[in-house]
Amino acid sequence: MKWDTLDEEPCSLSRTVAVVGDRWTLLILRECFLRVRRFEGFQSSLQITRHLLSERLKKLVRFGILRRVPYSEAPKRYEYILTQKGLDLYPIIMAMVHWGDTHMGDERGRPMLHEHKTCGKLFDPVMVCSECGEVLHAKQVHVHAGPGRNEAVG
Amino acid sequence: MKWDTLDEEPCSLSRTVAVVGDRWTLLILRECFLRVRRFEGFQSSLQITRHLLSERLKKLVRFGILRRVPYSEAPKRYEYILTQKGLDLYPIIMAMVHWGDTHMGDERGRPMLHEHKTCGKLFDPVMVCSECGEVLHAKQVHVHAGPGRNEAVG
DNA sequence: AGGCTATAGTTCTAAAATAGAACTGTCAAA
DNA sequence: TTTGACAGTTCTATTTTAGAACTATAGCCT
Repeated sequence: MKWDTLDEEPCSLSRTVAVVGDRWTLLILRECFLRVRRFEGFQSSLQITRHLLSERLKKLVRFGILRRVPYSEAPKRYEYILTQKGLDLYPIIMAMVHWGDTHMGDERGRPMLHEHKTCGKLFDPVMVCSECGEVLHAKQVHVHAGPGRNEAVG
Repeated sequence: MKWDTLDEEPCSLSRTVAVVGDRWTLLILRECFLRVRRFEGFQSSLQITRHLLSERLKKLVRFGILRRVPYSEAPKRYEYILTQKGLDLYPIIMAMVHWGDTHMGDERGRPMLHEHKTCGKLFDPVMVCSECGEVLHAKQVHVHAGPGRNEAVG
């Protein structure tokens, strides 16, 4: 498995890792969900080098996660907005935040709390089965090869 | 924000990224969930270099994601087993697989299908609110600083 | 006009991480 | 005694990332 062709692997995890699985990308996306849109905004809140930020933004645009939208004509300036494909990354981010809350916390308590506007309560994200609605656990899931698989694995 | 102290940031996403956010780690964990336990097993299915595999397994053991358990006394041999902390990474992996299924697919269809043993059906993972059970969307969530936060962000 | 600031990058060198291959050590089986 | 399986370690070369300085456009102030 090669890193530069990871997005062509017959594995949806590999393909996702090809997009968000490198240094900084997930942190940039966190800022996007916190309504940051501009180069200087990302750079100052993340302390990422300008060079790498530029590379990562290009990559996210190339993969259709962000759109580069002009907000000033002279001088020409752009901001970066999440597409629907980008918004759909939200469950990944939330799953990671929840794991961090649960397993990487310290005595000071959670860094962030999440309020569900729909019900008005502070919540945790929970992953359930689309068919029966039960909470998912690794040991209750059986994996089958699907049509897009060309070799038998696991 | 520095990469070698990312696990000390007052942000649960950063802390999770510190553990699973580097090259190969999530793919190694995928193999763990597919019941791979041994060095040669990881190496042959991932084509990762032996050096890096060794590093990553050490790191996962250090963070308490995997346990290194002897399975042979002479010669001394070990296998790597997911701890509860490791098993709890399942929603992250599933969220990534689902996003890949949705947004990175090709004409051949899904590489893998998932069956929920509890209800017997093929399913997708869905992220819901722990309080009201509704499906979560980024725009319906409001973020507050929690007690573990020492600066105002977002 | 001349200089300051803001924004969004690009370009350079040095340091760190990763790739790729070969090597080590233990033991069992042929 | 030789071969093979397993679980690593060690080495050099390449790629990525860090860190800092530099470029370019334009508004605003004096």
